[in-house]
Amino acid sequence: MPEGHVLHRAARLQRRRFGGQTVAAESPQGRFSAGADRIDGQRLVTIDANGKHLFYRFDTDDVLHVHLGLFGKFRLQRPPYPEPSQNARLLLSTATDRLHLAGPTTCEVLSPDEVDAVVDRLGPDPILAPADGDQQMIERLGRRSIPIGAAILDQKVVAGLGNVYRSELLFLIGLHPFTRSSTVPDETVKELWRQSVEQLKQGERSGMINTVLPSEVGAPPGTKLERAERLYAYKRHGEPCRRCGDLIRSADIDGRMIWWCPTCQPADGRELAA
DNA sequence: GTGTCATGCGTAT
DNA sequence: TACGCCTGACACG
Repeated sequence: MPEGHVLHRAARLQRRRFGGQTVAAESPQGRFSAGADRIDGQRLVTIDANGKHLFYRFDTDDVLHVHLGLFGKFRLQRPPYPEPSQNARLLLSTATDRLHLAGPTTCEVLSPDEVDAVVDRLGPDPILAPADGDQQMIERLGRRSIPIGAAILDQKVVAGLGNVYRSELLFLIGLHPFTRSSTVPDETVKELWRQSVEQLKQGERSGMINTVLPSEVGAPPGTKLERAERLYAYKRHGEPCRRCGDLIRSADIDGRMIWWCPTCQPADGRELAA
């Protein structure tokens, strides 16, 4: 269940094992047999991520495009390789490493032009951190009149945020999730971008989402926090805010829950209805 | 064993 | 706004 940091981390770890290698490809499940046949025996040049998308670039110019969706999972395996699960969409193997992919929303072979079309639909990726990322966000948010909590899940606004980061980032910048996107001050959007870059890069390094500072839960700096201590707002409905003690609230936006602290993220009365 | 839910997204209505 | 797709973990009996 991946947000952008997971995909960039996967790209980095997989690149280390498969970059420059000739790979064998098969689709035990059968749903990607034609694509697997196409890349089987080809040399995988590199792997890169943009938002929640992964691109495997072969020296034939074919590009394998993977999007995990809500359920997709990678497993990196070493010999002796276990029996692949029945639902494995794709196995990519060398003599020393195997990538096992199950449950992706997207697994397809694209041309470079088709890859460009996918990337063109994405907003700035905080891990790639383009210098004008904040300006792109300011422009894209200004055109929308929806709750900021909905806007930042839109991958055209910013690419890579998911349901955990949206609650956590809005908490970190003290912004109420139902604030109308077009009324968020530029300075606040810049702070949102800055925090997105910092938090997703940290998540990519650690492999987990941990927005809480150890000092705020009474632990020494550098402590690895327990799972239950790592977040300020996400899935904490009714629990006390780690900063002010007020009770965390939640609401549904377009079918997905969002959590916030009513004191740390105050309403000013102009919010859109929940 | 069964049912529910989840860090996502595209399409139809 | 609703539904479909994809899988695994966990709660419950």
